[in-house]
Formats: sequence, structure tokens, C-alpha cells
Amino acid sequence: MKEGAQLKQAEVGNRYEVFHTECPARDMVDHVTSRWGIWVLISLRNNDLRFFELRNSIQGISEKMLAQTLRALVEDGLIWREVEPTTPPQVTYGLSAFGQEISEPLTDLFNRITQRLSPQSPG
Amino acid sequence: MKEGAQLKQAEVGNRYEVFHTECPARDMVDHVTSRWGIWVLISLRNNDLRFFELRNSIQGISEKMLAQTLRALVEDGLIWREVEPTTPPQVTYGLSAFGQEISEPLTDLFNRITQRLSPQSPG
DNA sequence: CAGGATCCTATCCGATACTG
DNA sequence: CAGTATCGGATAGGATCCTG
Repeated sequence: MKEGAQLKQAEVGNRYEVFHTECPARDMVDHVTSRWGIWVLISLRNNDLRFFELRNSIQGISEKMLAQTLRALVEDGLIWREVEPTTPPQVTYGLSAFGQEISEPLTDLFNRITQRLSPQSPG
Repeated sequence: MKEGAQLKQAEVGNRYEVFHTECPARDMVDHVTSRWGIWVLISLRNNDLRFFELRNSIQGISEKMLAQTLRALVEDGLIWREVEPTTPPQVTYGLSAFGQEISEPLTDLFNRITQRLSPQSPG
């Protein structure tokens, strides 16, 4: 029962008590909306990228945080990781099916905010 | 689906350099996807709520963080704040038009994650 | 190139106390 | 009820060095 949709419970019953601390979705939402998670997911939406490409994509991210963010998203099943045992090694990241699904509302969110902040001047 | 300004720049030129540190959308995205911001916005999507209702809605949030989160979102123009000078005072919060627009992808994100984590529908 | 390990600092955030 | 102010612990996150 605690696995049930949190919002549905709120809709049928009282209108708050919406988000449990134990709600398992909280953790994944926290990962997805983490400081860097959202940018990683949006970046990978266009095409698979290697580690340094991601680092260059997302200005201001440190290698530590990129590695950490990628690890969390891989564990959550949002991103796959492919290692090519060449020299030097190549590691490519891409969105899983679920990751692509999740990246849609994220991109939507980003687009709406971007359009709001620059209605006439792009970037 | 058309991409935002930042992504478009990436498409026409090199495929990274996507997110500037100076990008003004970064700040607002950070607010929206802050630890508590997303839950406040989703909570207010159903109906306007008073301070204590929001506190009760979002389990685990402290009054300090709720106030802080609300202030940031009000400043960003995502949420309005209405003070009724009664005794005791009543302060109600609700989504602005832009806040409602933003809450859509947020709710979408939340729903997708919730459905993913509980595929077997509860009784 | 792709990270792991370490150190260290900024900030987040909860608890508490206080105000109108 | 709806906050504000302050303190202190926890954690996020950057810088640097090191490795396969």
C-alpha cells in the first residue's frame, strides 16, 4: 500500500500527506533532479557521449561530480555504461529506455524555463 | 519536438558546450529542482495551500526549509503569496501561471518514476 | 582517457529559540 | 499561525594528486 501512487492517495483522501519520507520515488527523484543529474540526462538525450564529452558539455561540473552522478544514474537504471577496452580506454554513456522516458519531462522543464527567460534573445 | 535555445546551439555547432555556467536558466532550474522545490510545486498543483498545510503535505520538511523554498519560488515568479491580515494571520500560497506550466513536467516526471517503481498496481 | 582517493571548504538543513 | 535568527552537524562538491 505504501508502494501505491502517492498522489492518488492524496486525491481520494485528504489533500495532503502526499509525500512520505519513505516513498521510494523520493530517492530516484533526488538523483534525477540532483545538481548535475538533470544536465547529464539532458545532455545524453541527443546522443551517447563519452566521459570527456560530458565534462565539456556541462560547464562547471568537476570530474568527481560527473563520475559520482553517472554512477548513481547507472545504478538507478537510467543510464548505461559501455567500456571499450582500448588504449586509451573509451567509456561511453547513453540513456536507457527508462532514462529516455525520464529525460522527456526534464527537457520539457528546461525548455519552458529557457523560453521564459529568453523570449526574444537566444542564449 | 523542438529543442531549447541551448540545445539548438549545440546542434548547429559542436555537439557540446551545451550548458553555460552563466546560463540564467541554471539558477531557476536549480530552484525548481531543489530538494524541496519540486515537492512544493507538485503539492500546490492540486490546490492552493497555507503554510501549515504545505508543511503537513511534505513529510520531512522543516519550517525553515519550507519558508526558504517558498521565498525563492515566490521571487522567481513561480508562486504567489497572499497574506490575510487576520488574527491569527493566514498566508496562502498558490501557483502562478508560469508555476503551473512548470509543475506540469515536474508532475509528469514524478508520475513516471512512481509508476516505474510500483508497476504492480496496489489494491 | 576515465576515473578513484584524499583533503578541505561551502552550503544545506534540522533543531532550537524567539517574534508579531 | 507564520514566520525569522542563530548555531552546529551533516553532506555536497571543488581541487589536487594518482593510477591503469
